[in-house]
Amino acid sequence: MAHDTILTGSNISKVRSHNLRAILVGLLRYPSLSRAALARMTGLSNTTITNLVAELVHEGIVVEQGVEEPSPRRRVGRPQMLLRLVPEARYAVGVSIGVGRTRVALTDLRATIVQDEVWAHPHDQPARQAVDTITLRASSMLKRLGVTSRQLVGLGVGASGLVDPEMGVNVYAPNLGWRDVPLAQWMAEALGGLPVVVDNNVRAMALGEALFGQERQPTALAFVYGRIGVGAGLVVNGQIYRGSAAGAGEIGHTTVVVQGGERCRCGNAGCLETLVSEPVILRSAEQLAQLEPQGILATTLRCEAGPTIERVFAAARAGDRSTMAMLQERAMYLGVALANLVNVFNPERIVLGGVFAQGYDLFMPTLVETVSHRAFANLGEKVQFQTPSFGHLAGVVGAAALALESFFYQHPEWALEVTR
Amino acid sequence: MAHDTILTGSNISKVRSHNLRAILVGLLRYPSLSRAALARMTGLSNTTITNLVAELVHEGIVVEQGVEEPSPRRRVGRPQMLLRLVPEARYAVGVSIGVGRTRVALTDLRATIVQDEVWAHPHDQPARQAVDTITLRASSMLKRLGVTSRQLVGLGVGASGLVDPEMGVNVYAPNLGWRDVPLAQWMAEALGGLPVVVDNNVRAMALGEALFGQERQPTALAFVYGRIGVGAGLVVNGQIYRGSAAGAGEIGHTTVVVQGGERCRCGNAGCLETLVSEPVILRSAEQLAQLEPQGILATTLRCEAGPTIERVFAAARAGDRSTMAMLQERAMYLGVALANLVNVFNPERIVLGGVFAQGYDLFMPTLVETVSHRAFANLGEKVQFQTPSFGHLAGVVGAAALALESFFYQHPEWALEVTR
DNA sequence: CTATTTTGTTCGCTTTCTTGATTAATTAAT
DNA sequence: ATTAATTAATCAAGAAAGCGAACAAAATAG
Repeated sequence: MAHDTILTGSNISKVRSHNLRAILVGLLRYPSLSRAALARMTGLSNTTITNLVAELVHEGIVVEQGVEEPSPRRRVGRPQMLLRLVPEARYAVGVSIGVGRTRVALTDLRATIVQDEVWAHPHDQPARQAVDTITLRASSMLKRLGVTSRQLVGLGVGASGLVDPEMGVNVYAPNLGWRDVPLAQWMAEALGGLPVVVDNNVRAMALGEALFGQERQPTALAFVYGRIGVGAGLVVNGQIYRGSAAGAGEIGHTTVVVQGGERCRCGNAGCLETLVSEPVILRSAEQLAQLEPQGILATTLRCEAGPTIERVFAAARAGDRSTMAMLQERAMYLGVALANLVNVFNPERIVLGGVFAQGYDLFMPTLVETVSHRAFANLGEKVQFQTPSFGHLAGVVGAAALALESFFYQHPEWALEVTR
Repeated sequence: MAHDTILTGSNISKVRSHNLRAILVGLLRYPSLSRAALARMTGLSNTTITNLVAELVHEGIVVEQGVEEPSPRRRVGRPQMLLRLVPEARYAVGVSIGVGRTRVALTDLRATIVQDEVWAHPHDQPARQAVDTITLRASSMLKRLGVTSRQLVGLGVGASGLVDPEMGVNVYAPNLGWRDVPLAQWMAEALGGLPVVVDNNVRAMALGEALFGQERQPTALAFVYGRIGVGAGLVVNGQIYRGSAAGAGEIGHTTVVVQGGERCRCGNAGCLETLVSEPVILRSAEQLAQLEPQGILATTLRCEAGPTIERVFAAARAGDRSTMAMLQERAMYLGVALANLVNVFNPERIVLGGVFAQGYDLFMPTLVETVSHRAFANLGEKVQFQTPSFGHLAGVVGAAALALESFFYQHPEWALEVTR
């Protein structure tokens, strides 16, 4: 039965919270709206909108912005009093736990980062210690900024590996060396019972992009992230789609080469991960550099600074033919996998993060061509590609989005209700 | 904006319909429930349940079945009065428009078929004529059975090809030779304004299986249908998932052979359809039969009666090695595609319909092995395979399910409201 | 300066669910 | 056999929410 929304009864107070959320989401999507516009949008009466808005204004979440500018469109009648969401009325904390890095950020209601900090952590740091560092840094950041628990909607955690969001447990994270870490419980305890939402980091990124990205909200979005492995977070109608066993979006193990592919760490052969992840690209690049010790690639790898992967991309951009060809081949394989993703999931947009964002310009031509060619009919041409709206902050913003999502969309009893 | 459920305001009367639906869905899923059990399940008060049930009883949709049997579990207290859905209180019409066949059926509220009829239609029959035949036959069936429009919840149509459910239009059906046929409008006009829901036939089958199949309701289900082409219908939480451009589940065009595959009618090469559809299997079988004119396959094809594809399967069952090997190879390719489906969509169950159901026993061993081997981690082992609960009636039952779904789950103003 | 239009508010009404008391029907214990 | 305990279902009173109608506010059009 799980928590079947259809079997759960409704009542008047739920109607009220739903309507409050409708108003808030409307004000989240549009920069400003009048009460009349809200009434038209929601189908509620003017009376109801007046009453609910009064409460939101009282809470400081909404503010009257002043009267509408006179415009040629509006002809007669009393001008609208425009309402605006006050982003800094509440805050969310986002925590992104990556492979060697942890990042914590405070964001406002629009998921705009107020402050953030990053630090490296040792590769085999015990989970408990990592969590203690996080909670310590988070609470000192909150104290420093003078954010009280009353102003916080919650804390979201995006962690790599297999995560159980119901339990708030990081079930298995090989890259971190963790197993069954009760992240939500530990963090909530350390932070005085703050609501904590935990999910996989790529899924969090996908949610952040879908809800708070620059483009309009998509009906279906895939956030494809490549680094050590390759995975996708899927969002449908503003909600994370996890599949029946939290396995949705595991495209890193799409079989791209049916016969005689390279062995993958998952046990199979010919997986996408064996063809396009960061380590694999680096390995190929090294081989190419050895073949041409005086080539652009080899010299760039020797002389330039910065992350190795960036140097490989730089060499391709500088005109190294063999590197370019190697990357185009990778892009073709990624394209085959994404065409399959398109045929199954049919997203409106695909966001490419991680290495794919770093080498976006290099991958795109071949990728777009492969996808529009291999996907069914014109599905491949309809899908839009983009880089993450929040760049390398996609992780924390996504994590914060987990908390913001339950504030705006899910949670029936939120901060507002407490005060009444 | 489309029809964003979050932006739509709610009110008390919607609460009431929601609660009525919660009760109905509960009674749909369990053979019988007491008022007290319904109260616990929905979280509503006993009083509310009493009132709402009274209405449903008054409408004849629910009936008191008698007092609970004394059991060791129940110890003290007044025994529960068990309530039961009356399936024959309302009916739905399902229309399945296949390649050379149309089937119409009347079902009750549990999607059990009361009566059905099939007929063949000429391959290039004009759409208008086909629709006229359908509505004529449907209304004469209704008249014959004495079903009034008051007792009907609606009519569902499952049609092959690309369908726009919002508009009720069959946009493009190459197998039928149709383009932009306004099925919903034509049928509603001919049937006195009966609510008509139109969708793709495989999606309808998936819905029928998910809502009314023998197994418990899955969180995510894929119905894979193979005949001329191969496609999948996806259902998530009891709702059809269509993707952003109605392209979700087009697995027939999964690229299985990356380099040098056979050309597909979609323009690409190496698509799943070029490897496992009915025509392709028949073609391979003919080639095998020519190689061994005295083999089991060749003689079976010559002598036996029935559809050719069945004779191919019969030959394999009778021990024809080369046919068996050929089918196993097909199963392997299907397995690769389904493993990718599992990695992206992660369904709880995969239902195999069409040719895959006919040759289920022959495909399964290789298929299961390939999927559990190639899908990520243990995702492939977790997924359950099955044949359609409604066999060759999956099409009509699914079509009826389209109408029943809007009765049970969607439609805010349903037959009930009219009488109050 | 008046009519018109659109926005926003106040008041009384209707609808629905809930709480708490009450009745009903059974088992367990004295 | 009688009483207490327990669970199921109903009744009566009350609370909460949204709605429609009337009204006030603030602009334009003529």
